[in-house]
Amino acid sequence: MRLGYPCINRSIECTANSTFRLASYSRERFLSTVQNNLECLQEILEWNAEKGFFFFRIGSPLIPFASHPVCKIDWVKHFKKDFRKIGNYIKKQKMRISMHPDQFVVLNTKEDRILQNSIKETEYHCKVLDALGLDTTAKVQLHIGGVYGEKEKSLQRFIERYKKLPAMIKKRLVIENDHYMYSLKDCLKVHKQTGVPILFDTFHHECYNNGETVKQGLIKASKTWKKKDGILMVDYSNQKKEARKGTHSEHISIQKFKKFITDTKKLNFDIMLEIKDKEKSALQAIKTIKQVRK
DNA sequence: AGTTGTCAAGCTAGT
DNA sequence: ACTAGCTTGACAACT
Repeated sequence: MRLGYPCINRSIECTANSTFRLASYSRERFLSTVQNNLECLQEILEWNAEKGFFFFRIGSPLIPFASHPVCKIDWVKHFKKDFRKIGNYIKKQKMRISMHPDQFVVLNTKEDRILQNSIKETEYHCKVLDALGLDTTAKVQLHIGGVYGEKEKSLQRFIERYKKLPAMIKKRLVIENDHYMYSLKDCLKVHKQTGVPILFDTFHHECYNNGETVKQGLIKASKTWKKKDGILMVDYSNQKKEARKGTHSEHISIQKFKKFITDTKKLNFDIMLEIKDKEKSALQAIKTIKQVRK
């Protein structure tokens, strides 16, 4: 079991998510930003290793505008050495990496323009993991997409779209249950017809499920991961009190977390902590894991 | 130097 | 009708 947090580390003065406005795009700006992001990524990973975090989600802005027509630079080639170096470090440390394209990526969209953009953007995420030289246990996670007032039809459209995706995406793509549109059960339906692994989000499952407990859901999801995919990835979060349903909490509730990992003690999976204060909560969580699991 | 509106891109439920 | 929320921040123009 590995533990991690997504995208940002607030403890160190370095971010791998620097970007800029499209209007100020230039070759120089692009290259210096990416250079900075890659250096910070390395720094964050080293910090993580020191603290005991061996799961990390790389933020989407790592290569700004990578899937936009404005970007004409072969960044994989240009930063080949840097990617290789970081990738080697990840492998040496036996770290797990994931990426999560943002909300604009909707594979089951009705519009061709959105579909094309979505494929390009997903492809970009996969290219980063390829450039790092990571195996197919490094994943790119997406939700099924929109409902458009006709859920079954929209779910089927995802399946059709999935089947036509290029192999470099298929080998990394996993789907995640969301908190109000597509539950674990819906994801399992897609899995049955496509073989796509299901990343299990415990918080989303609490918001929206079909009667399965978190543990039952987790077990079902874990069976969708084949050897080449690695062990199940889990997103873990808590509801923020007095906020609308689905809002992530500011801090982790260690009591709840302890209960969760105690309940699932016999199961093996990697946990991504989607808590607003990121590594702060993660540091507490890691202590808890050490107590419960040895 | 600090504050605030805005950023390439979508969709939904809550308010 | 509008907007918070999503994984969310960070940029850039303004005070």
